[in-house]
Amino acid sequence: MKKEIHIAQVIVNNNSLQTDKIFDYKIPEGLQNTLQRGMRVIVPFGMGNKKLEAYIMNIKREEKIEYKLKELLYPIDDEPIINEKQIRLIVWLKNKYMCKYIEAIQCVLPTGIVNKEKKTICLLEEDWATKCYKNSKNQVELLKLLEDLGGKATLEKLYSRLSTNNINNTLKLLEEKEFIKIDYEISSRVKIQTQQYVQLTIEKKEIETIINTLKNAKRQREILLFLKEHRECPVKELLDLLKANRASLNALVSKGYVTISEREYKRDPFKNLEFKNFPKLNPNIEQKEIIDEIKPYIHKEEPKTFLLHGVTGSGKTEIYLQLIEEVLNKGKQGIVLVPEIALTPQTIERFYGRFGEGIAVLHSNLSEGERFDEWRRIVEGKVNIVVGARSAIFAPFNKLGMIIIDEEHESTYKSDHHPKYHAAEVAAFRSREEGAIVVLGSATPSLETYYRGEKGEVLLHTLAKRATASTLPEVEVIDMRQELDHGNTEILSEKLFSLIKENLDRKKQIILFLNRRGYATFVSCKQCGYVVKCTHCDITMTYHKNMKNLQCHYCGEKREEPKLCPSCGGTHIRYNGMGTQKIEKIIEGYFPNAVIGRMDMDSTSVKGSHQRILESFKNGEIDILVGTQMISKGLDFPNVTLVGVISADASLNLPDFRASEKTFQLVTQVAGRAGRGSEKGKVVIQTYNPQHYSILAASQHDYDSFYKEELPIRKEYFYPPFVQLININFIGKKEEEVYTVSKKIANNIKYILKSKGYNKYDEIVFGPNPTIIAKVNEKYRYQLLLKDIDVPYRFLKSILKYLLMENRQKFVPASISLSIDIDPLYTMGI
DNA sequence: AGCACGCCGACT
DNA sequence: GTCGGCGTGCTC
Repeated sequence: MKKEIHIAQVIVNNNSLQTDKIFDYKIPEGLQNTLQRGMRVIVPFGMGNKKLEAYIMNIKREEKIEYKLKELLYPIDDEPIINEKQIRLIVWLKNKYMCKYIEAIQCVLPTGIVNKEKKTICLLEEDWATKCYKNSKNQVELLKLLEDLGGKATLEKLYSRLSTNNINNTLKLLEEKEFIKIDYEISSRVKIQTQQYVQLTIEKKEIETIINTLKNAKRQREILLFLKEHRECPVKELLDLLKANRASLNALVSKGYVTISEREYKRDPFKNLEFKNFPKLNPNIEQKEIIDEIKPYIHKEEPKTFLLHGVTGSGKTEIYLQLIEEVLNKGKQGIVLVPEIALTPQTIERFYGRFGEGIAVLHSNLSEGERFDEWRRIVEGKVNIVVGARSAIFAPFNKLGMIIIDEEHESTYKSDHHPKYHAAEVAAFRSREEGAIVVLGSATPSLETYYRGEKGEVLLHTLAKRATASTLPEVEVIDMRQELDHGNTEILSEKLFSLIKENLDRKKQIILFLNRRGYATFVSCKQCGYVVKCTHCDITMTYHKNMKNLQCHYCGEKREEPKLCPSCGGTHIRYNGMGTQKIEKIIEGYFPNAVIGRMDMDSTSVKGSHQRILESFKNGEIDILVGTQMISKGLDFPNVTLVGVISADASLNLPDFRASEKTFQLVTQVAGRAGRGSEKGKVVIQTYNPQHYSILAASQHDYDSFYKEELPIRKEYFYPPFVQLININFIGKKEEEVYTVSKKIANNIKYILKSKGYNKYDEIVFGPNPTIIAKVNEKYRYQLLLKDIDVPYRFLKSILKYLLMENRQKFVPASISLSIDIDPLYTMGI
């Protein structure tokens, strides 16, 4: 038998497009029997033979090789950390989302497992001072520094102590003279997270007297008072919460009233949960029918997707639980995805309450160590159910039987960094590969999913009744145009104002909702409600204040700022741009005695502040809660009897094809927050578009009629589910360059399409246009939007692969970075 | 991404 | 001979 050469085909852990390919390494004789696919090894890479971590994707044997091959060095793992299914998943992710191998690998592995190399420099020549040229200033400086650092230092360390940013030449010269030696070391990135805590060192009784001594130190008094209540608190949270300065705290430390200690920071995901037993319920007829219909598919082990379409409270969770039970009985495993772990402790509580042990939780709030621990438990087979957010879809189960995606329509299931995967897409892939079923649940399914349901690709089940007795709230749509006619130019309609007053008087709680995120402003007429739209795109035009014009961000059409309403000739042109902060101020003015809380991205940036606001709302400390879409999800407060949607138009008029769908979902979800207790709730929706189908349908809790209105529009204007979209962002510091490069790419794509006989290239390629926030962090962004109109989707993608992946250096300068979004949820960043 | 290599201009 | 800057091209 001929002697064969064993070759490992690896992906190196180097986050660069140019190294994003398979590299072949010879396997040393001693390792030929131990190395397997999915193991990590250290390879010598590049001219300097820098040691890099690499992942074995494949092992092959060849009799001879006609190209140069290096030998890999040594393995990191003694068994594969990536299994065969995951390798297939990695390849699929790369092809589907056009990402790098390493990015796909990072999806499948918990963060922190990936090691990083370090370059260390050792001093060899102790007598360097006499042997060195007098005038080589840099060399002397470096050697001196190295000596000061004990003759050994990492490259990072050297740079941190030097002012220059390039010592490579100097190092090279010194290495040639054998004054120094350069080593590469791999260091594992295991770090214990610590957090600073403040603690009181004095008795509570003493506080009052001490406070009197702090006459001029308002913040210090506040801190002490806060600590009197809470005893201890993480430093960062305390300062953020009280808007206090570190100096105030330091003053207290130096006076000896408080101490600060460093503690290992490990968040216990179950800290605040009560694990009451959650007994199995008898399903009602509706639930039973659905369970009985899905169960056989669990046993058939064939890929199948189901959609449970039912309002909140219609008993979806019980169906999930009973299906999971069936999966467990069969010896299989299940993944349960929820849109945001922070908002859905109930879900976890229920799964724990029903199944007890054998549950893991995966989400981004876990510390690296914790995440790693949970991941290990799954790999070791100690866990049968994983509950988690988006990334939990990659749970390394071996006997996957079912994937549940609750609130399927939520945009949190779409990843916002590369690869920009959608959890439901990954679920579908795993379902096909591993013979698992997928169960999607939503009261307001995404249009795409419902469409697939109609076509039979997804098995659709509707839960019409509410499982509990509470009834859906009464919804009233207020026409803000009429308010104007009556002379009310305020932000609140008379109706909503009087209802707030009445509910406050009755000591009931109120939620006011305004979805204002992003910077999109639109232009409308106060008298007739007309909104300026692009003639080609059915998309609202965006007001650019600096240029004083209107632009369509889809096709780039520009228009003069209108002086008069193009529809009715009125003079009350409105530049819309109301946000939650402004609302808060206004409401404060109206109701000075009410306690108002605000919940949006700004007020919840601190960890835990989310819960804190909700907690005080729950305890009745807040009368009116003002918030963005954050308050639309899953909150259950029985004392809330009034929900006001300040302006349903904010999301309706966003320049995005999904604006109507988003509005429908939001209004429906928000409306569901009212009347969850014994008293029937009331919902008021303020709008300038009272006749708009998404608002009408939402006010009647009527998904079907929304769907029937929206679908033809998607068809007519070529949007999903009728076409597939690809969104490419070009990002760079010089606007001119970003534009010309993206323009060049657009022309290249069109040229290739044209040459292959696809003549709708002008409809396939949109742009380049500036993105809705055209400048972020001093960088300009332009986007290209592609639609697969009369062209095979695969071909369109192969063009992009050619231009932007395989030959990117030729077409895109290094100064411009790219972001490719396959099947973007939003094209305009809602 | 690193890193080397080549080329240039400047300073000593 | 030394030093720093910058563009280009390669990594099995």
